[in-house]
Amino acid sequence: MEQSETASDLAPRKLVRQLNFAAVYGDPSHLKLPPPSPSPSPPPPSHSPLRLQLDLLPPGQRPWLCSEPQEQQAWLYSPRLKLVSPVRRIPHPVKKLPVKVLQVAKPKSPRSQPQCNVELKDTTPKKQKQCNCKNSRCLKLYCECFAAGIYCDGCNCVNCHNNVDNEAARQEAVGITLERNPNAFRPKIASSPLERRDSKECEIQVIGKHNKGCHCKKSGCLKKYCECFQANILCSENCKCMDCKNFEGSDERRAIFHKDYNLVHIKQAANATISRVAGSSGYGTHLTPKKRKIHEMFPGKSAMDQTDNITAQYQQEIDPMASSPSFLSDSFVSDPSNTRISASSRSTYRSVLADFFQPQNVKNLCSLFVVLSQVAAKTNAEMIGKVDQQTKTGNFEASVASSSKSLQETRDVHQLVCDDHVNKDEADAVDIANYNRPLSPETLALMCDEQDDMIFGNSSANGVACNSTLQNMIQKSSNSDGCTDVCREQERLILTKFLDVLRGLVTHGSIKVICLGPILC
DNA sequence: GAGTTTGAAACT
DNA sequence: CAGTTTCAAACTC
Repeated sequence: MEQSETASDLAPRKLVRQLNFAAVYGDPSHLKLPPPSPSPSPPPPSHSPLRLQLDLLPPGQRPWLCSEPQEQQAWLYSPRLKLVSPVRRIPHPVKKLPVKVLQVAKPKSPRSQPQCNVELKDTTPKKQKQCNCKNSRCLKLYCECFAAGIYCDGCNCVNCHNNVDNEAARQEAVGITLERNPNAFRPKIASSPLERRDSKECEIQVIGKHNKGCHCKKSGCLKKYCECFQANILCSENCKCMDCKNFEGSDERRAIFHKDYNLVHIKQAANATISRVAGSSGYGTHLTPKKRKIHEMFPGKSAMDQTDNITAQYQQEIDPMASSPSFLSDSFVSDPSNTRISASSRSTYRSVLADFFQPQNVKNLCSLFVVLSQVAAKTNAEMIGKVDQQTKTGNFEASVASSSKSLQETRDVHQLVCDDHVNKDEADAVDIANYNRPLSPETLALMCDEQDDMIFGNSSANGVACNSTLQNMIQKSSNSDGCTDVCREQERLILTKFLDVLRGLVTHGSIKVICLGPILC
């Protein structure tokens, strides 16, 4: 009875007897037979000779394969053979795929994909998930097994047709599904093999993007209803979700990974309070595409301002306590989109040197470069003067000796400056505005940056002014006699010092990594 | 374990 | 293509 009803009930208006996967997945002619591998071959096909064909397909073109290593069956949608055939998968006791691979390889069924912070740690192969379909006969994408391209096996489904006994009906259903959506059995998550491990969130996150995007409305994309969340990826611009909280930097998302629901509840309460005061519901239901570009996030702000914002938030990331006021302001805003904007621009990357290398260090370093440049310029100018004078008098040897002495003096100063680490007062004492001496463009650029920071601060307008000044100085520099020697000496000093600094950083970083181990939880 | 909620898939 | 219905998983109690 079931048999007769299935074909007719599910019969498409246009039956697809032979699925043209070449049209769907492109010309498979590029699929070459791989050279014989010296490594042990996978087990021979037990049911279908088509089994081998699976290995001819690149991973991206066999999304119907579920990677879970226990015995399973998988559809064989071979572009080459234009067939739709189930393949019973052979248990492979040796091959244990990492879970992250499972996530990538298993196409649909993000719902069965493990959540990073919980199941990812368990790399033990799990039993195939069992569906509980009642009305779909396991022949629609509602059925996880069908969607994953595997036979139902030991499921709790009712009136299941996703099995060998109902092969005809199943093939028709596959045809219907593919006709409706040629990509129905392709992975929903376009993920890369890379992963990011966030040391703060104890989180392994597959870098990927939902091809279609989710359309969540109420879950905030922070429940497994959301396919993105379930696949452990951030919502992307493909999503059309509302009130999304599954974005990088989301406090709610972080709280979930931390199992720290108190934070969320406290913030929600505070947010509600603020919303009431502000006369806002606090629950906007407008569409809020994620991962906006910066210029979309900060309308009306200059690029420099945006950079400042990001920089400030990055600094906040490094030292949250240093910006405690914004802790409230960036999270307890009445407009949820603002929350996203504020939080999503934050970087979650944290260098091992984050606590070691402070902004003040950079400032001091720049000051040091300025001092070195001026010292080199001054010394070189004196040296050139002496050389000219001595050359005129014909005392060549004295000229050479003087040059060597001046050079040594320059290096002594350099050493002195380096040893003293050039404190802030020293740097502030430098007359940075005095750029009459010829300087190399590179040095000028460095000095200009320093000037920008120390005198004007970072703003786009000042940046323009600086660029103008820089151009004038470069012109002066290139027009001045003796520029080459001065520039060379300045650059030598600066680069030498910079090299020392970098070496120190590398050493410190290496020590820290060795001491702390890999950046894990 | 029953009932509810949710969002993708299917349908109109 | 938008709106509605169906469906099964996720979730709550």
